[in-house]
Amino acid sequence: MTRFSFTIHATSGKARTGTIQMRRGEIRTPAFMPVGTAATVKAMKPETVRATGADIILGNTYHLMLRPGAERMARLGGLHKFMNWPRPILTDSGGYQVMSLSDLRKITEDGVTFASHLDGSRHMLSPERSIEIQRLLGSDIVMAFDECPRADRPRDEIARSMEMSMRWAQRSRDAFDAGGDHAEGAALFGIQQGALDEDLRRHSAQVLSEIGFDGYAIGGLAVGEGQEAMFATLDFTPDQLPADRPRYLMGVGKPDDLVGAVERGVDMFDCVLPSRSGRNGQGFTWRGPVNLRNARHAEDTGPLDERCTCYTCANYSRAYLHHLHKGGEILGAMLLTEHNLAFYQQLMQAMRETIAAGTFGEFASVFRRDYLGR
RNA sequence: GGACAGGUGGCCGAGUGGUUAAAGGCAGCAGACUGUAAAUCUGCCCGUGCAAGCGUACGCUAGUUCGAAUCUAGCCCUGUCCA
Repeated sequence: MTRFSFTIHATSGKARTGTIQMRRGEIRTPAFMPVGTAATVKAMKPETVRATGADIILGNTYHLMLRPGAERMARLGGLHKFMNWPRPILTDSGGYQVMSLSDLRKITEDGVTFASHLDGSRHMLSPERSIEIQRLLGSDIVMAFDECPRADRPRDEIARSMEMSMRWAQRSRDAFDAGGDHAEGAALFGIQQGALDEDLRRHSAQVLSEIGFDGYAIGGLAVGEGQEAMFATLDFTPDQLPADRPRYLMGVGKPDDLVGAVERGVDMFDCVLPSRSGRNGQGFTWRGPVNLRNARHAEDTGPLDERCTCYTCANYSRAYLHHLHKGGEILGAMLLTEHNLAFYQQLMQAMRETIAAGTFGEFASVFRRDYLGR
């Protein structure tokens, strides 16, 4: 059994490139992880996701416990077998749903009670139950159960929420360790909170470091604070976390967010944006985002992105993508999601290569010039 | 030829005297989306104008009325049925 390990190969400023070794395969960092909430990266076959260059994908505790159910998933042989993705899977703990489904839940020290968004039935997530569900799913990277508050909450509320998330982090650690053979080869990540506040973030990082995790996530960002505030926070948060462990910025982001975060020392990302945008008509290119529904693409025979090496760009015109998205055709969602995921992976690959080559700073400035048009 | 039913903004379709530049849907034109309640959501959508406003508008024409998409008459057109 390959134990979880993280090796840094090269650095450029604060940016790092390395490899995470795991029982189901390796993860090249900086890494982008496509989101497969409900045991599917929407509109994609697993082999297509892999073909875009993904080493690892996400699954979601909350959504999978409701459907098909954690115990059923275990009886079916686990998430990897169920969805035909043999490589590493990171499972979010359900902490994000504490925020996104805020109208449907109640928080106590013990945990969170949800009214299912599907049928109203009541379900409970605690650190212990979240870890148990992630074990039943067969997760490779298990996330501690946390509360992800919106950035615009008052500081005292952020502080209290963070303190509770830290107590939950300890309970997550204990529950994970008590899981016995599951701990063989699987990893547990803690999640730092504290919103935009440097002191709260430092305290959170210290607590997590003392507990000890295989990797450290930065939570509670990209929740409405804006890129400038997020970058200002990322100017100090990665440095507060152990340097020899992967740093994972949860839920981020846009291509320019990724470049800016890697510059500040982040190693891992996940985001629904490339897949959701693929369904909603937005394509990402080296020259910025493009809305394929716009009339100006109706007779554009060129590819979505001239530099992109993906299947979609190799075979289809902007005019065709425009046509498919205007008509609500399923293939439009498939082709554009595939492109977006491939574009994100090409961006990560370019960052890994230029960090290794010592030219990352130049890459980042050229990227911003082209992508942001300035 | 006759009997019914009907003609509303690009399309479908509400509206049967004033609060109607006219519901709603579609199409169209833009925008948003960040650990997925999202193949979703938001805005605009007669012309002109920054706006107040002005000008046009509910098949056509003529009426009734303080006021008509809404009532009356004639005409034109469409659908269904009968000859």
